[in-house]
Amino acid sequence: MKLATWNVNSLKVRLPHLLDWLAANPVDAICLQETKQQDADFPQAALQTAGYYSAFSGQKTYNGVAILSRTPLSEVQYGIPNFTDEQKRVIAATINGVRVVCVYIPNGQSLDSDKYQYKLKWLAALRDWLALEIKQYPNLALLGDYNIAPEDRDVYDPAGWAGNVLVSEPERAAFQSLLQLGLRDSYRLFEQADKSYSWWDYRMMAFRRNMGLRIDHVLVSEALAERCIGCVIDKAPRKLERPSDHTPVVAEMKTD
DNA sequence: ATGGCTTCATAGTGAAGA
Repeated sequence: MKLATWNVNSLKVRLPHLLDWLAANPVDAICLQETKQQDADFPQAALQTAGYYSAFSGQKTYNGVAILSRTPLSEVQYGIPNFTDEQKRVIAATINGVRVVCVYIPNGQSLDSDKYQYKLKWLAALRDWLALEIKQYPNLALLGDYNIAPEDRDVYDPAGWAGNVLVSEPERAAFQSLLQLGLRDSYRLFEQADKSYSWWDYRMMAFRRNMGLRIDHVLVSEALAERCIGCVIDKAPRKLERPSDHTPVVAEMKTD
């Protein structure tokens, strides 16, 4: 079973890239972030034609998440239960016995911003909910754009980024608190090349110079980690014309 | 160097992303 995540930065603009990528990489399910589309505009028919069922939670202009799956999705959950949030950042569904949780974690903007406080509160609510969810669903995967680079090796210039949003100590502590639930960073279960990133700024030719961050992650529960046989970042779509600034991350699980 | 790029929005002195 292959599970993927991709912040597409506008599904409307990126739909051709997504369809091409799914044709070349027929994953079992993919989590999308920053669809930036109201539900009425979601390209359900085109994705169905490509072989994918979909569940989605969108809004105008900002945010928006979706899960696509080759098999039907059940027990679809929108948002974090008991956490009021206007912003569409969470959708979860059960796929072949695996609880798939798709998140677009807030960016935070800067450490002195209200958005940073919102990010930390949001992460605490996510952790509290997942603590319950993991008990109910031992096979759980948390995929998405975390907007957190967990360690300095996930940052192209750790000294330059020190103290900045995406790498600050409270954000990294929140990431660790997710691991403390029993989740594992599937990417780090395997040998990986140095300087591996999942996002590069559009400016300053950052991709060509590999000035990136690893902020898109696939975390897996212990039961899934035992079945996990690989995790890769696919840089190919970042090289296309008019790319998303993020690239897909794909984890593969052995089916017993 | 607070810009550099891209998106959606509106026609701004843009806003937000990361």
